[in-house]
Amino acid sequence: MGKELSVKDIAEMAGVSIATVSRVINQNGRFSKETEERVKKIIEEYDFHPNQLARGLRVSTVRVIGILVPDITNEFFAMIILELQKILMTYGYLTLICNNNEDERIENEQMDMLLGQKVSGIIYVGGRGIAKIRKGLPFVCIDRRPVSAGAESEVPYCLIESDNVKGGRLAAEELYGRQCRNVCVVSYNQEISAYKDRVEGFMQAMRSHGIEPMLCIAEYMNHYNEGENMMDELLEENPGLDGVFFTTDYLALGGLRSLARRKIPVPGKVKVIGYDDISLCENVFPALTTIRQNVKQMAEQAADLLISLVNHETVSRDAISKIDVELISRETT
Amino acid sequence: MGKELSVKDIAEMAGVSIATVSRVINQNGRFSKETEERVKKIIEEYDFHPNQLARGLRVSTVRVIGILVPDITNEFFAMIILELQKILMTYGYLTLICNNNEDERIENEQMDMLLGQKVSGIIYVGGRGIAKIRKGLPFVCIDRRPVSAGAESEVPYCLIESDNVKGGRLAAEELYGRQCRNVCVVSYNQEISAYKDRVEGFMQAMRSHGIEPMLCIAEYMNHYNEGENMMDELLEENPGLDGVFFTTDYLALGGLRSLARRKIPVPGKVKVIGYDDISLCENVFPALTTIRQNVKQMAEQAADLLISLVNHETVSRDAISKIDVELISRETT
DNA sequence: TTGTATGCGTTATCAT
DNA sequence: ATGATAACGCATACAA
Repeated sequence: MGKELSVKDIAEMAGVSIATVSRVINQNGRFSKETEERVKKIIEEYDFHPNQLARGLRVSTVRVIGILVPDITNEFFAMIILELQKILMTYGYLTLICNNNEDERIENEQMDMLLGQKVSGIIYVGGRGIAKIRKGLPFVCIDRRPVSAGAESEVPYCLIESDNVKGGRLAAEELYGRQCRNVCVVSYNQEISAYKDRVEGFMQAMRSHGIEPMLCIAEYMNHYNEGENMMDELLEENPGLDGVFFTTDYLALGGLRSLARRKIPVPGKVKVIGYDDISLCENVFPALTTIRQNVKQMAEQAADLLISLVNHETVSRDAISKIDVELISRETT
Repeated sequence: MGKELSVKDIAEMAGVSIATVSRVINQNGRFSKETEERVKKIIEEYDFHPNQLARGLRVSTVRVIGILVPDITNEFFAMIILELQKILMTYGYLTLICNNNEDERIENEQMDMLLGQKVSGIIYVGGRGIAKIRKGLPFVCIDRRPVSAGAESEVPYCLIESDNVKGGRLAAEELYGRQCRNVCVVSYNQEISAYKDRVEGFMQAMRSHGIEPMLCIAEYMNHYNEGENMMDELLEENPGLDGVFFTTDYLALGGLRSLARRKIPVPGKVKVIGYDDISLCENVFPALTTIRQNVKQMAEQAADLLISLVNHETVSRDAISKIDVELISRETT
């Protein structure tokens, strides 16, 4: 391995001081065009990469963003992370991705490690409770409104989320428009803001048409056989059922399996709508109608916001809007 | 935010020197039970976390493992990463996950950033070519045999992979055993070792039964509509087709959609087998028969191996075995 | 425009 | 068993 190169070595080879090298690397301070060229050439030639730890120690933060997420295996979260990483990379930041299966103990542990690494900021994707967020550390949430452990106002954070109420409404209108009159919502834990909002929007819209949907709550996220089981129960209890809105694609896919197994025509007899628009949706038969969340836009806003925070720019709350959603009409309605 | 705590502060409060604090934190050197207790208590009380950057600067590496992966959105890779992270976490390591869509430029860039961060080691999941691996940096590959840019022998690496030849063979035997005689394999880029091996195993086994399968190559990974398109073509060119082996579940799921759309009975008329056993498999109808890769074991071996490398333990090549695979028989065969 | 010198928070060596 | 101190590689205030 030999000795690793340092700015000192570069400085020597370029015949300048380390200060100058540092200046051209960070493009601040002043230096002549010629010295810049010379230094840059040497850096290039020797494939030198400044030690980020030393830099971080000096400036007390490092160009790394921590990302907390409940389940990377969930395609919706994976898509968000993918986009986040792309964008942050263009800003010159690496991402430290941490999984925690909604396990608060693990989450705290990861948060500690992140703090130990002196990350520049943290993005909290789909998180439920903010364990301990350090004041002053740039922090933005995506997808869910966390419930702070202490007093509500003590934990300020920025939130990027979809317009879930609208999503629910869109689903309701689609179902109603396609003549469904005996409908049901199946969702997850209603303490999670995203799901609560979707259900709320759906309920509101249906009620405005004089329909009172049934509400079923699944227990675990991402166990789509839950969708299948719920659908089974629903079908047996309510033979007249003609439409169901699942607040997650995974759930809906499970429901579809139940329907297919029973050879119940979709959308002929019952129509179904999912939420998220993961890649599976258009690759099952029949292809799943769903509410698409604008993942790209969510990630973009979150990343930009975080970087602004990192750079101590004042961020106007107006810049933070609810991201629009759209209905993707496919074969199940 | 105030001033961040440092060992110095802890030392003062505990009435000892910083050296002692460092010693109890790292549990090396000698110190009395009493001072240990006292220091630990203060650390606990003030929720102190040593600055990992300073530590990293000093010991010239940091407790972070870099993970390179082509597509985090692919559930198979996501599962591996999830497991890796779990295990590495128990060793006290964080993971720096980097996506690169098989884009060598991005990959190099990420590698540079990783090196700048002085990560302890790198795990390369599903990588194709090793751009520039530093000699001496612990490095292990999962899933695919990378093709080194330079001379083969110059780039030594450890590889953890499934027994893909066996997987292909299992698929062939299942199909043959269920009376398929007119079969086809659809795979991806045959320059990727994992896919090549699967096809090879399948071909061998089929040929041993006197059958010569057709081979179709899809262009992009994870675009499952490719599976659908291929299946469409296949069905039109070869009406007698009675079995197909897709070297990836995503592909197979697409194929299933084509079959369902055409109302061709599965497994009645044609049988299909996938590869990986992602969670979708048992949640579509009919549920997909597939070859399950032992993700947990792969991740475990890779992580253990890497940590051994990091700790400069001599690792016996015997410990590195091909991970066994198994056929999960469901409803498509 | 460029160089010198200090300090960031830690670990490790050498004393005591 | 414990303490003082140098060094890690960089950014920056200050000097030139």
